Amino acid sequence: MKKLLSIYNTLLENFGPQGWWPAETDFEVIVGAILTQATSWSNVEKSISNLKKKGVLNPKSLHEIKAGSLAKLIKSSGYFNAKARKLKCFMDFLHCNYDGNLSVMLSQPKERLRKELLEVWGVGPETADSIILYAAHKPSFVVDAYTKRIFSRIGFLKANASYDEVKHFFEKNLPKGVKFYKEYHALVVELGKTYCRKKPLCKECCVNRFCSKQFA
DNA sequence: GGCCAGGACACCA
DNA sequence: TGGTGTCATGGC
Repeated sequence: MKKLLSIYNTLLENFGPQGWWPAETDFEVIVGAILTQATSWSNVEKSISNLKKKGVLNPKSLHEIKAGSLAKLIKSSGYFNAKARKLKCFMDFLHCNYDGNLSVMLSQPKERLRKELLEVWGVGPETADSIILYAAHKPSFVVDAYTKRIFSRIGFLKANASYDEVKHFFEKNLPKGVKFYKEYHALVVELGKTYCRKKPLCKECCVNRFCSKQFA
């Protein structure tokens, strides 16, 4: 669909390249993807910083650290007990299935990796796709709350569309590409943060001209 | 002081 | 299968 490409170009013109994911390593991407669940990135940054200072932002240390100690380090991310448990579940998965070798895990075929990640407690579809796209660098479009909210409001999607329906819609109507998917998702998030939280789309929002209906 | 954030899960009807 | 409650800190 040409409109999806036009929106991408509009967002790129307005916000510039986002260069996601903001992380130094693929492992950091995965930890960040879990920590940022329903949480603003600024809160996650503090947790990431704490983990780095403690020297535990690596597969071996994070596997060994106790959940209670981990929870204290990631307190700023909110839901810290639940997220500590999620991180520990992922680490158990990594060590049981790949002997702690992240490179081997990330080199698995995309479909297999996605299926395995979705079986890990605490990893849902958005987190799994974020890991596949930004850590494994394989083309898997990431759908988040902003994506659903914005594209349903401008009339491209049903308001109650499922995650997989939305994902399929984008992957079917956009050229496949890792760099392109990475940038598209990042730009949608930037648009969402700027113009489209839980309020209606502002009329100054740059995608308003693509709307099938008028917004106040 | 209230609202919201780059979700996921458990439980219930 | 869909709706609702829970997890919780920090910025505005």
